[in-house]
Amino acid sequence: MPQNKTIEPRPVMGKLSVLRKHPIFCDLDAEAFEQLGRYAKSATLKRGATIFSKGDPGNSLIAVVSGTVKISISSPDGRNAILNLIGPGEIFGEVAVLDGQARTADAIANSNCEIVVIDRREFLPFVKSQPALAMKFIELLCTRLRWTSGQVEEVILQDLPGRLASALLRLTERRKASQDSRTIAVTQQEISEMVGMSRESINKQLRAWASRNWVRLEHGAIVVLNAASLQEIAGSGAEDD
Amino acid sequence: MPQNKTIEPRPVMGKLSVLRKHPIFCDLDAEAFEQLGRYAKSATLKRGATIFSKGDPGNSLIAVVSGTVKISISSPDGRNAILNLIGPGEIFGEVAVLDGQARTADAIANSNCEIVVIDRREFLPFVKSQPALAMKFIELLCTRLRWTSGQVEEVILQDLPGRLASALLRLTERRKASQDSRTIAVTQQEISEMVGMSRESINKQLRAWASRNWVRLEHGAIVVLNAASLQEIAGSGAEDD
DNA sequence: CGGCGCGTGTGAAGCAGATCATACGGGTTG
DNA sequence: CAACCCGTATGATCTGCTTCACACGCGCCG
Repeated sequence: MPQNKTIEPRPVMGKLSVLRKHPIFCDLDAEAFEQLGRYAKSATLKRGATIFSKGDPGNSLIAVVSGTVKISISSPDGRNAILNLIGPGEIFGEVAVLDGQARTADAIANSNCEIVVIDRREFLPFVKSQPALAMKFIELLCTRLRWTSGQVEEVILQDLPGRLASALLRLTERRKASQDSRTIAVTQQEISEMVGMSRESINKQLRAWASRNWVRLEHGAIVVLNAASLQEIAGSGAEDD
Repeated sequence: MPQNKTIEPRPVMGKLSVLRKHPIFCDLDAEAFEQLGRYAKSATLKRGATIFSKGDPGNSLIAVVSGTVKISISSPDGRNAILNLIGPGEIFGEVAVLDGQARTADAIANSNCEIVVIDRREFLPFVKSQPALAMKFIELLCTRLRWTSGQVEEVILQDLPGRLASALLRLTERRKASQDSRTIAVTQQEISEMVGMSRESINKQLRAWASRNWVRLEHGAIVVLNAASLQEIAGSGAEDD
């Protein structure tokens, strides 16, 4: 990794390696991938920057190089819900790109971010020219659909402890690939918006678990110590404190 | 439409016309469609019959010819949630067929049904041989994803009146294609499971609206009289009775 | 280094919706 | 036609979660 204080020698190349590793693109042959690279533009964002908003035309597919992006929606009365957090190496915004409809949620940089943007107009013909790629997208969409269905299930059937446990487990799962598993760098406020319950309630539940050593609370982070117990609570309408 | 009391002269043919009209298959050329027809088997189900259960391997894509199918999940403690109702001319079960994973929900005949079943083993190679078909499935999956995301949004951000209004509007929307719009043939119990709230609460809200002539309640059905007002309540955290 | 903003921690009070109990009509089935 | 089941209707109570109100520690920045 070269420094990025100076002007980068290979502006997009380094960032494309992230794309290269993504399940969607990893099987592309070198030539096709190079073509893809020509469509890509990179950008740097400050925390809080809006990438797109609900209702915008969906003109681009975005890949996260570093940092995390928050996919969320907000209601007129100020409440808002986090649907997903997108980390390095992941992509988002594919639905609007693929079907040409408006975006269904907001995307906001949750930390300083580097992203790679691929324009729909160039990308869509590219996908059609690569049948294998279409199948990959089908798989991606299926995965998303399973995830989202799971959320509906959770929100409708489970109570606060169940939902919170599920959310924590999902977040650790996600980070499994990276180095320090079990430590989740999110604020309680963020978790409350992911789970759809008030920050205070989340805090109380977390403290209850902390006193049992199921989790440890740090400033701006949560460490899962006893995943098994959480699993049990997440799995069913189980008994709890 | 011939009678179906006697043995049908063309067992699958008549039912395939339903497939033929579906957006996914309508653009297939005659030859390909005929091939598809050879993969299809039809079946008749009694109300309450299980088509598949959560966790089953996803071996088939199903199209509904007549009747409606309920896609639902249930928690160990007896509560259950209806994720979707599939009516005549619609298909379901595509996620498990496309990605080969287990089913994420149960499918149960909500009335006596005729269905057409297409086996994954034959269907998947067929899809791969028809690039246009893959794109159609991408569109279908995108639509599903938008729908499901909308559900998450609704469940997290809206209260009972909002969710109920949204559900009613969605159901009338769905029936727009068929003859008698505005009359929704569902029990209040079913609606409560779609919305994720208790039957009693649903009933009270519906009666409140009935007294304003926004809806009319019949036995096993609800008639939407004032869609505009419901739209307003569904659209935002609006005021209400 | 003192202030200010953000993330956290806690209790009191209020409320939306769940649960419980009970009743009634209509349709079907022995 | 009587018994029963299902769907609807409605009030009383109960409760999980929200809201509000406030306090504390930490890190950042003028």
